[in-house]
Amino acid sequence: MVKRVRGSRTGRPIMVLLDLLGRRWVLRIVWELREEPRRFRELQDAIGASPTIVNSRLAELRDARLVELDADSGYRLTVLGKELLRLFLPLHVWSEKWVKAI
Amino acid sequence: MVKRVRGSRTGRPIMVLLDLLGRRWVLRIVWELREEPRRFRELQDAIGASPTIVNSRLAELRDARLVELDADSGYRLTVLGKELLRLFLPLHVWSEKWVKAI
DNA sequence: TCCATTACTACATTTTCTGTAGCGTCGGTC
DNA sequence: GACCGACGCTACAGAAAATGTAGTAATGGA
Repeated sequence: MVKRVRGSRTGRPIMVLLDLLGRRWVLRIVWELREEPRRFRELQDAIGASPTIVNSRLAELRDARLVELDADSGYRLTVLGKELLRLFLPLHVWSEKWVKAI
Repeated sequence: MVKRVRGSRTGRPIMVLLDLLGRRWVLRIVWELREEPRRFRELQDAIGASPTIVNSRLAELRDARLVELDADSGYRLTVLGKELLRLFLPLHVWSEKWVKAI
């Protein structure tokens, strides 16, 4: 299920993960889903990317079991996706400090 | 100093940060520098990217004050870079769990 | 002077992303 | 049962980014 992709030639979990998260829009999509589910177009408008790439990133995130589509509410984080997001939340605070330093 | 780039149209710190980290090879480079400094070519070989892109990503990371070049030892994380890395370390453990789930 | 090491650049080719238009399905409403 | 809007998603040409390979320029030691 884990695809042989891009930078992750070793197959080590951390590399596969960094490879996935390092793709354009992936972090941003996870971030946009942090509070509530979003519809495809809503998500697309929020991040400002083309539908083509939004769709392919969503497909990758669904493959990775981080995002799922609920027919009633839209795209949302899975349990795994929420765990990952929790690891990322400290970035929010840290980014404020970082911006002041640069 | 913060460039107007790609997805970060708002200029909100978290968006600027997610935009930077979401570029190909950036997370990987930070990860490769987690333990000790690395020479340009060493880094390039480790991640398997072209020198062109390694160089431009390093330039971005240096602009962002996350990485610096020490003539004696090579590229290394700055204090800010180490702080950021610390936020990322939990990913390592989590990625093992994640891979088992997919 | 020669050679190795270093960071880095040039550039043609390949891959990826964008922007825009539109498709197909489904659930109403008249 | 024909129309409409919302929905997820696809097609495709043009633009942008990354690759792969070769090479430049600076530095330091023999």
